[in-house]
Amino acid sequence: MPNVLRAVTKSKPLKPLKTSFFNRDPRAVSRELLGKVLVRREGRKRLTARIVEVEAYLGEGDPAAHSAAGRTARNAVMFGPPGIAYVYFIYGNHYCLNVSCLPDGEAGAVLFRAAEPMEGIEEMARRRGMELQSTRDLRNLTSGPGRLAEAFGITRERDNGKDLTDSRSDLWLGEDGSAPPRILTTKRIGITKAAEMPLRYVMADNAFVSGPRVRLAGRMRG
DNA sequence: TACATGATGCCCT
DNA sequence: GGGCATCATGTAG
Repeated sequence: MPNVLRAVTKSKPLKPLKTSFFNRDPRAVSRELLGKVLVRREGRKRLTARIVEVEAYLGEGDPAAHSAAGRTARNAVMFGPPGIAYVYFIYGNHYCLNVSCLPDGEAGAVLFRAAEPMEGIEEMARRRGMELQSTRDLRNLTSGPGRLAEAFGITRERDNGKDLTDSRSDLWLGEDGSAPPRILTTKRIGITKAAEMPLRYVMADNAFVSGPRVRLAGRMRG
């Protein structure tokens, strides 16, 4: 095992989140998702990572949300029942993973932006086409929505519409009883509409949050 | 470290 | 045909 992996957090037993967890305002779901664990089962291998950064997308009233202009084939999951994976393809290169929120018929979602790798790190590195040589490489595995999706092998074709509360599935969300983290909020990243709304939620003092450290510190104020 | 830019494909107008 | 919830790479400092 490479030295880099020695300091990685060990996983505890995981309990799947319930559908009711997601049947709420995306802002409430966002706060509580920080510290929870994303699980990918790949045959006998398991990939896990602790969620450290998310963004809330509020539905039809939120100009930055895909659901802003109403229901289409692409965004249908956002309008469906809560706890379902909404995966979309962006910039010709990247997939992004979201989970639907609010009751069936109401649009809303949380975007997963970054996570702290726990189990299956060498598999994640393989999928990302990286060699793990430093803790910096470890950080680059899953710090950013496109990176996170690539490390977990998430695609629209494979995962869009999956129930993330079903631990028998190969993609789900669990909790391991860790203490609730301290949370900071900032503006959302990479959008132009409704850009001022503080709907990005990050775990304070966590090295696996996306983006440059300095810029991040700047955004924390206000 | 920081900024600018090209790659790339799908959805929606 | 425009725009996009991104990333990797290059260059300057």
